[in-house]
Amino acid sequence: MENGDRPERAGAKKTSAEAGFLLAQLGAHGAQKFAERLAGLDLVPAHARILRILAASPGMSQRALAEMLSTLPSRLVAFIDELEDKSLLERRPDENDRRNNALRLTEKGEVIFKAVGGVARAHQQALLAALSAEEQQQLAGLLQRVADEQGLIPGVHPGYRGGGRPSEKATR
Amino acid sequence: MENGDRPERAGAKKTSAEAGFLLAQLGAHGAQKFAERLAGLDLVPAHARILRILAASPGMSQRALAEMLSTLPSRLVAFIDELEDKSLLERRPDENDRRNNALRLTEKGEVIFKAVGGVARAHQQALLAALSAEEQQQLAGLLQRVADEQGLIPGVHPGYRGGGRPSEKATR
DNA sequence: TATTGTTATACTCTATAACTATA
DNA sequence: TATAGTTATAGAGTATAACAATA
Repeated sequence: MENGDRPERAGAKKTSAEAGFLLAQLGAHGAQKFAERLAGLDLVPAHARILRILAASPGMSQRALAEMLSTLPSRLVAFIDELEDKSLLERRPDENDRRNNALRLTEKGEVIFKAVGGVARAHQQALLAALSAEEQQQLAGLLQRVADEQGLIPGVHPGYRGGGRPSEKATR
Repeated sequence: MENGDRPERAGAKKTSAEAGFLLAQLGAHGAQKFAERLAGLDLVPAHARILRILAASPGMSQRALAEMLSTLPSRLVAFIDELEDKSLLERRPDENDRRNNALRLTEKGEVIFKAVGGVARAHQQALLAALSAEEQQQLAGLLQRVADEQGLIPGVHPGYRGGGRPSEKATR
C-alpha cells in the first residue's frame, strides 16, 4: 500500500502530510460559515446550489437537475417548492413534453442569485483574510488543478453527508 | 457563472473568486473519498476523529472529548461503544473521580490508528496527484495560514452537516 | 409500457431531556 | 445539589417505493 515509506528525516520540512486534512477541515469550516451567512437571505446551501445551476442552465428539468447535483428527484421537490413559494423560480410544464417541468429563475430569483454571489464574495474575503490577493490567486490555481484532475464539474458540488456512516449496504 | 461584476479586465489573471468555492467543493469530495477508504478498515470518519484525538491526549473523559469535537456527549456513546467492541479503546473509571471515564487506546487501537494514518496518506496522495511534492507543500502552507487565522484547532475538525437546514429555530 | 414529478413510508441521524451513579 | 455518562424519545433528514399524469 502507499504507506509513506518516506524518509521522515530530520531535514524534512516539518510535515506536509496535512494538506489533505487541512482541506477537509477548511472545507467543513467554510461550508458552515457560508451557511450562516446564507441564512441572512433566508436560504440554505441547497437553495444556493439550485439557483447557481439554474442561472447557468435555464429551462432544466427537475430530473436533470437532480442528476447534476447527484441527488434524488424526490429530495429536490421540497427545496424547489420553497424557492417557488418565495417566487425565486417557476416550474413551467415543458411544451414539447409536458411531463417535464422547465425550471427558470424569476426576475426576483436573478436578483437573489446576485445577492448570493455577493454573500459568497464576502464569505471568501473573510475566509481567506490571512492571504494576500496574489496568494489567493495562487491558492485558487492550485485548487483548480486538483479539482480538474479529480474530475469535478466546475461550479457544481453535491452536498456532503460527512458525519454519518456510509450507508450500511453501500459497503458492497 | 460567477458573474461577478468584477472588472474582469484582460489583465486580471482569470478569476480568483473561486477559491472559496473550490475549497468547499474539494473538501466535500475529499471527505467522501476518505470515508470510502476508511470503510476498508471498517471505520467511519467519526471513529477516525476519535482515535486521532485519543492518540494525542490519552485519558481524556468523554465530556472533554465531546467538547473538543463540538458534539454532544450522548452522540459519542454509540461510537465509543463500537470502538470498544472492536477492542480499539477502553473506558476505565477515573480513580480520582469515578464519574469520569478515562479513555485510552488499546495496543490494537494504536495499530489501527497507525493504519488510519496510512489510509490518510494514500488518500492524500491520490487526492493531490495533480500537484508536485513542492506544490503540495506550498498548498499546505497556504492552507495552514488560513486555518490558523480562522482559529481552527490543529488536528481537529468536527463533522459537517452540510446539506441540512440550519436548525429551524436558529432562524429567529 | 416507460418516464417525470410527486407523495407515502420506513429508516437513519440528531437533539433534548429523563435517568443512574457518583460526588 | 451538581456532574459524567447513559438511555429514551421525539424530531429532521434521507432513501425506497408506490402513485398519477403524460408520453
